[in-house]
Amino acid sequence: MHAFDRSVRPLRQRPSFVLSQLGFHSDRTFDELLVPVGVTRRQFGMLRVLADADGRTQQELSSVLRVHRNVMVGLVDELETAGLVERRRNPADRRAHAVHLTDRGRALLPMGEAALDACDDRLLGALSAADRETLCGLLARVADEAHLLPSVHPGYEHAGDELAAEDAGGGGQLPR
Amino acid sequence: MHAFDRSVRPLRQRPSFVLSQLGFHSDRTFDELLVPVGVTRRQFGMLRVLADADGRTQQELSSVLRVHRNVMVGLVDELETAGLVERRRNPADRRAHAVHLTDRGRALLPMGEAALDACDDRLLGALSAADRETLCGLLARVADEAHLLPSVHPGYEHAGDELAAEDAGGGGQLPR
DNA sequence: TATTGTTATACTCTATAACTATA
DNA sequence: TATAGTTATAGAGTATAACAATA
Repeated sequence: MHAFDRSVRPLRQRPSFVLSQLGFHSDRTFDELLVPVGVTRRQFGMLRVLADADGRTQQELSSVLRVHRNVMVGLVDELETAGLVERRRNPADRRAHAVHLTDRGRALLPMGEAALDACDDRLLGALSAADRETLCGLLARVADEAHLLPSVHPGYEHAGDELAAEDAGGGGQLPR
Repeated sequence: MHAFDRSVRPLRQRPSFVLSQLGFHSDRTFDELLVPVGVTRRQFGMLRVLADADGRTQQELSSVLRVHRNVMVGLVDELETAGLVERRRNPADRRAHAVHLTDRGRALLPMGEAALDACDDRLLGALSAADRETLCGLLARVADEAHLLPSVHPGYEHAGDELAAEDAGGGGQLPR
């Protein structure tokens, strides 16, 4: 175990540090790739959830994305202003707003996925297909072990208040 | 290439996303482990640089850590208040402040390194030594390819102004 | 005139609480 | 009384510019 001797190891050999660097770099890269799409990372994450769960209330969306309901208000505001979602009244409970994707919002989804593809390619472009798959597998194992929800970004997560622990499976959110 | 088919791949299979998740998680974990040490991540990064470069001016430290000199003022203030560094006047150039580690500051370094060890262990605890080394190698390659400086965290980096591009090698900074 | 360090201002994000309208 | 959504306020963090002392 000579490569892992303790104490003064340079930071490039510290997985914690490199993960932190790469996480930040990944965010920045994806931000950049998302500019031509016209939404932010956070907004895209929200649209991605709605793709699988159209018509949920803001409260339910808060729960899935693990953000505070106060923040959800602003997020829906932004997307509604951009014409990507719309709020509809629920006749059964007129307090609740059902959030629906518009056609424009739905049309935007594949563009965002393409940006994600491009982001993965840009980050892992130097790796062979085999190395890439090895890396993905190891990252997924580490994320599992850390109990990170498969599609919720911890950067948006909100500790306090009312958040029903639940995982949306394939749908998800983007990040920070 | 069946595991990598495009379009609706869940986020857990998106390396960009998982890297972002894990980067955030790593930050949070290290923050936690650093609490008993009594410094923030950023402060520890600074102390780590000083370990290799005691007595540099604030301007030089700004350059190494790639933060703005205005921010460096506050960082040195914090550390000086905590008694971990001290500013000394340079007789040759009385504008410049040489920043020196105090004994207390130096004594704190191994505690921070131990926290880093613990952070790595907590994050990668589930992996075998071999898998761990494989992951570290792949992460380092990706970081190299992204032109991330081996010991500078991009979250602190400052775009504008005067920053002499330089790498401190073993010394470094922590982050965000 | 340029440079080192400092301070002040503004802007973004987020956290908390308080408010309204329904139930 | 509790809940869905909204609004307002305060606090961190950061970016920009302007400033005093020295070169």
